[in-house]
Amino acid sequence: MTVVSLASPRRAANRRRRAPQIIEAAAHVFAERGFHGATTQDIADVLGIRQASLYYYFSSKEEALEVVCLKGVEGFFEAGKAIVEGPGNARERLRLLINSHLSPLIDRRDFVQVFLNERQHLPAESRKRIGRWSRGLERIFEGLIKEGVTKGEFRADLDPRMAALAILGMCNAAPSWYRKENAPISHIAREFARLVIDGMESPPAGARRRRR
Amino acid sequence: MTVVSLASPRRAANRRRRAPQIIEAAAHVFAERGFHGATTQDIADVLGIRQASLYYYFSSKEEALEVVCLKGVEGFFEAGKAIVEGPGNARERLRLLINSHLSPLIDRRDFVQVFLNERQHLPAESRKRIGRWSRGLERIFEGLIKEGVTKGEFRADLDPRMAALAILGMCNAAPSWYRKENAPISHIAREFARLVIDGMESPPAGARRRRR
DNA sequence: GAGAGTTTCTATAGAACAATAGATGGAATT
DNA sequence: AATTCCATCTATTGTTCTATAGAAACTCTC
Repeated sequence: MTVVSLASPRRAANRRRRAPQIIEAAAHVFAERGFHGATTQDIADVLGIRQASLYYYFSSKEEALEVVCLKGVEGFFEAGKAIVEGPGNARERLRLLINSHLSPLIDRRDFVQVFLNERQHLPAESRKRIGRWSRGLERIFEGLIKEGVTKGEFRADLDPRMAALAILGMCNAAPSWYRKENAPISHIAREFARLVIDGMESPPAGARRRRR
Repeated sequence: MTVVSLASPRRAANRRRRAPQIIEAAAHVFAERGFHGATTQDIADVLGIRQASLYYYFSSKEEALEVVCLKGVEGFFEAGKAIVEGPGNARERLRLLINSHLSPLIDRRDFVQVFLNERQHLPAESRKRIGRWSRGLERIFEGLIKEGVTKGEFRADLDPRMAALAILGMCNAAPSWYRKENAPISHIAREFARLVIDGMESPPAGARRRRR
């Protein structure tokens, strides 16, 4: 019987350093070519290692996809929950929520984009797991909007579900164009929030501006 | 030298009948599994024919993708242009534009979804061609919004480009969820239009409702 | 119903790809 | 300096997939 030193500090330390690089390379390639369009060779090329060496870090291409997708959603849900449960009226919290939803697009673009576009190609098991996160996120938006309607901050005839899906849709499209447009994320977030809260229509001439 | 009767009426007629079915099957499979995730065998299975028989109708899988993508955008641009150049104030035309943009999602869902998600996998040449259509569509939205700002219908401090991208983003996300939600397209279109035009905020207590 | 022309089939070549097995070199530990 | 263990490498297997070639079946027209 071979004694394997599972607790070896070296092994853990090295993997901690290298594994994130492997996953980042995978995220980059998956984002660029799609899961099925990307080959493990492409990932290896980014890292400058051999294709077979990747299998020291993951046991299948699909497993790599799941890790990338998880890194693409994790944080969104919890950050959103914290904002919704925090202080401020519904309008203010929605602004924060939109901002917090757009922010990860700067430094974690590849991961987010892979989550958005490629999660459908996960095996049923992990797709379900990932789906829970994203449905949870939908409910965070919807819940906040419902609350705003109940408290009279938002129009009573608003369909909260549609509004939530609309906001998520416009935010989730941002990764695909925000590089070409060179608008800072803060500007995008501010415009988006005003768009859905105040609308585009210019206020009637005599309208008094409400305290914000 | 072989004489080929290119003008044969039968050949043209039969192809006209069958080719659209082939492309529709391709659209369906591409929409479901993605371009690289779909095999020509999958397409053949839908049609109940052999995989190799497909190559009578297209000379490569990529060519099939291009045809599907083209069917996914064609019409959008022209329909949009007609509305923008038509009668009505900017608000009314934007409502119509959103409605016309969402409508094809009912009967041409597969084509639209393939255009949205898979066009990136087209070879450079045709991707460029398709890209022109979609940039044209962006400009249609942006132009109409700019017009609304100029005429004082929309807020002067609105960023028309951001607004256009926001609206396109929320509309383009609809194909991915409108089946699960069972809201009729007309409802979705109405909610979306009100959301971006009037906003979510409930009007100040004493506000007079503007003519619509 | 013969013949021309169209559509689908069988068979297969050839390439690309994911994944496995076992070897190798080198760094850390003793 | 010897040993252990880790990260990467070489070599390869088996599969899957696109695309081609040529035969067969079907359909329409005359």
